[in-house]
Amino acid sequence: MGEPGARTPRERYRAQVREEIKQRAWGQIAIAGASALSLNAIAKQMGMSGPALYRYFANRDELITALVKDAYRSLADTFAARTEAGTDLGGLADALRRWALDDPQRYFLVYGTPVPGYEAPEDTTRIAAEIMAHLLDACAAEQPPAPPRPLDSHLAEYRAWAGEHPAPSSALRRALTFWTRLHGVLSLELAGHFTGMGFDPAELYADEVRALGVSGADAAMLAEEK
Amino acid sequence: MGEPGARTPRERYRAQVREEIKQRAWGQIAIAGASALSLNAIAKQMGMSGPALYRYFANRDELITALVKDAYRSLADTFAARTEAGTDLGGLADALRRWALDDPQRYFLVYGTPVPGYEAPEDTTRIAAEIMAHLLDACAAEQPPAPPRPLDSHLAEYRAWAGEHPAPSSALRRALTFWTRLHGVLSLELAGHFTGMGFDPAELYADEVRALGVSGADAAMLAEEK
DNA sequence: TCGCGTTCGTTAGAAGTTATAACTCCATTG
DNA sequence: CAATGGAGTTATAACTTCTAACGAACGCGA
Repeated sequence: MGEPGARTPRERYRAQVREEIKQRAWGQIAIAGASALSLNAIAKQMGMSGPALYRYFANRDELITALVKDAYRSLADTFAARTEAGTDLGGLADALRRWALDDPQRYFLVYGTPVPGYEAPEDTTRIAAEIMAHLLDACAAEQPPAPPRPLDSHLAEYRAWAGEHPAPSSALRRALTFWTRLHGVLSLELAGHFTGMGFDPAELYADEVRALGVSGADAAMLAEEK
Repeated sequence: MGEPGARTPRERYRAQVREEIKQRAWGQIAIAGASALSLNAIAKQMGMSGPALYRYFANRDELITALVKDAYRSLADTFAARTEAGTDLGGLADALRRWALDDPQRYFLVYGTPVPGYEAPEDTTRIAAEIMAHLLDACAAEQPPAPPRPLDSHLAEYRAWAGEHPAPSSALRRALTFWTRLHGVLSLELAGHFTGMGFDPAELYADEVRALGVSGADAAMLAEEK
């Protein structure tokens, strides 16, 4: 999570303070969203005065960028852990939903409304590729009978982006569809667009996982929830 | 768009200024996103001083809420116009994508990251139901052969929410899936998560429309039935 | 052990924001 | 025509991010 080397005591202290700042920032974001994040309030919470934080983050954007990067890292680690226990697509779907529900604002920090001018730094896109690689592994591992689709031929460059992943084109397409469909259900659920409609979003999510042809998905894979 | 009756010249003037404020607000949002909207900047653009705007909107939130409501209205009208020309689901999918690409920030104002505390006013949820009604009409009109799915039985309350729409359960489910899947592709595209991946988002979108079994699009592409 | 330099945290302050209060002035209305 | 009410104004308070200058403490090298 923190900076790699923490040899000198000063660096150790610095990393610790940086971590606490991010921690408080997450707290604020969970309550009022990322746009309401206040450096001043964080400093006050930590018992020090405003400008002190600028020793640790050059500005507000840099703090938020660090949080975004941590969020990406968190999802990548979650997928990696789930992959350890066997690469099944259903497991990844389950892990994704748990990760999202665990902290909706963290999910939105990664997949939510972007700031028009903002460009993601290179290392976050690398983590994004890492996340997609887990998906591709799982799709390549359990390949259902799937007829070729017109889209497949368009995915040559996409394969290059994914680091020349050796999965077949149909797996590339399936990973992409997995991503977009589950994000569709998840983001609308977390945004509260289903409230009052009277159905269980978990059921809708499970239904989409089934529709993706995940092996063994008919079982109560997601029923264990809550 | 504005207030219904504009009888007295004062009210007409008031509605006109309100409209101009919203117009400038849209301009700012398109450039820097909703979180960067500044009442002061709008006032300066209009050649008047800051607090004058508070005659027209009680606060920043009320202005944004008005914009959200207009955005909902805009989408509902777009769907209504498309429905005039025949209720086909493919047409709605096309209209939705055009509407989203026409102003991405407008799309995100409706379907993007929500502010944790914010509760949508009652009339926006009514417009949301109106939008869904168009979807349900189209789904009920062109009903493909679809096997019942486990989710269908959970949609009783949802039917009530949708104003007791007479569509069969399978149509309800299909409208819901239409919404979540297309939103999944669209929101990721507009957020720029596909940039650099080297495939055409329009193709991915069209592929999902096809997978939904929209008549006219070549069906039977997906192993959806399993 | 003793400096001395790096770094941390401070206060002061500039420039911006939302929002309220009080005041002027004009238009509409009775 | 006069009175009322709405529009726009300035002044002000309480925020925000962020820069600049200063003091003090910490730790590293001699």
